[in-house]
Amino acid sequence: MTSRRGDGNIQPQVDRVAEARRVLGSLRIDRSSTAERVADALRELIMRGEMPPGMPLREHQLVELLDVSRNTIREAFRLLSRERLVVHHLHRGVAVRQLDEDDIHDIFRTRRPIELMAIEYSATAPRRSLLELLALVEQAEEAADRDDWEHVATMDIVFHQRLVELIGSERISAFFRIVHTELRLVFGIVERPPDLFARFVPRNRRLAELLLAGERATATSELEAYLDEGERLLTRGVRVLFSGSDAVDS
Amino acid sequence: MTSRRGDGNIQPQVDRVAEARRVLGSLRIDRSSTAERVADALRELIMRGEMPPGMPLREHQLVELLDVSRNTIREAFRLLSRERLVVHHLHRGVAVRQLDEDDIHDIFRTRRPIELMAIEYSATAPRRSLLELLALVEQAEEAADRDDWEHVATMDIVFHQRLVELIGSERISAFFRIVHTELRLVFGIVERPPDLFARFVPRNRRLAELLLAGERATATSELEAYLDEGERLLTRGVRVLFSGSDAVDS
DNA sequence: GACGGGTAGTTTGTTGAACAGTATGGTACC
DNA sequence: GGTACCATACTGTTCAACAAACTACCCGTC
Repeated sequence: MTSRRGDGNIQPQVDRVAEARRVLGSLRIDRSSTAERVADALRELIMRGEMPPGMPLREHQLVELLDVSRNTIREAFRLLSRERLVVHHLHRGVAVRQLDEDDIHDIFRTRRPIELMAIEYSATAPRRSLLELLALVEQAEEAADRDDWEHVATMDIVFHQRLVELIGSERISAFFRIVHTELRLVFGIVERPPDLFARFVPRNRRLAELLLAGERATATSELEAYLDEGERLLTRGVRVLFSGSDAVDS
Repeated sequence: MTSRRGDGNIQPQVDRVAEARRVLGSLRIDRSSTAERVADALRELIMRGEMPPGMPLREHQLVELLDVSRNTIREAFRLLSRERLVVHHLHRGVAVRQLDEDDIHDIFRTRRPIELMAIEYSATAPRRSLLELLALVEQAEEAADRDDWEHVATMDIVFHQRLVELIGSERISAFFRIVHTELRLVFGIVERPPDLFARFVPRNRRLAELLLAGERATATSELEAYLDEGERLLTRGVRVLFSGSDAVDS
């Protein structure tokens, strides 16, 4: 790390590396397999709600549609089922994941203990992380002002993802990314009033402020209220939806 | 659900169903794909430590060894990578997962908040579940008496799995099964004195007894001591191991 | 001797075709 | 109404082939 040349030429090696990093940093080469890109495309469709839950994904159909081989499609299916976006039944193929009331209950039963514990961990988190939470809330508020509920929903999820990341466990964070993806699936399905997510924004603001103030006991009850309300609203949302459709699971 | 025949022939339908269930209940038909069975076989080998961490799994080699097609092997690889037993690198294939010191640290950073929260949830858990924890400890003690350290390790993991299941979240339970599998991977690698797991047994006993007594504050500190000791011992175990080998990740 | 370049061999990624086995829906029959 | 049979659609699995990427090795150059 020390310069081995004359004074007129300080750290040429490091300079060149830094230069290269600066120039090449922007360009990003696609290093993904076809199966991954197929999975990306399908993920996009599923998350946007273009493919209704329960809809079977036929291999042959996708082969013609995407112009890739059957094996590649099947590999993409495996990737998606790892994220629980589709379910796989032997000899019956895969279908878009369909969450029922029990799933929502379990999702919140998952969020509750972990997010509550994240509040405890906020005690030792760097102040910068807590300020970032507040910044996310402000982004959500701006989005709400211009009626961009899609973005409000995204910010809500990112907020709680960041909250969980305060724990500092890479595994828990990755696990929560999947749980939050499932939650997004529900968002896409649910019959929702446009202000569904608007109700969460002020709660998140209060939560962020309480964490910054170090008032974790109050933050805990605020979070519990948030989760209770969220579960209630979403459960009601899917309940009006499940009138004549059947569930697919595993 | 009601009998539609005469009185001499009460609920013949139900009787026949019950009879059939009794007779057929014992026999279990193999409803798994070839890929799953291949994955099972490989999982067994990996968990038993037969395949050292970092060892590359060549498709062609396994095709000849197991007499299945390459595609099926690849499908099995996907299943295993979902459980994080192998890692997959594009164009480089898969290799047996190799955990380093950071992984162990992260595993315990994962266990700590969730298991601590499980203690809180033990307050509302049925007494039967807590008694089952105690029964598991007794099994471990018996195994320790006959120097069956393999089984002691298993019982330790099952104990903590059951503890986490007190939370009642199917997703958290499934997540922890994977984390515990990773932990087993470490067990298989680590240079361990035979009494490594023996030290955990009395701790687990105390833990179970404290939970039954409802003394959760004390149980919390007991669990923290257990986790601190576990992390310390395992970290030391892998540290003596990593002298000249290289890590594979992602 | 370190470095870069070419080259051959190995391994993976992907395709396409084929066949067997399983689910599904319908129709005829009792 | 229930059962058996049949045709169809789709999945699970195998096999052969080729392109692309990685690895290792040799070789000449500085």
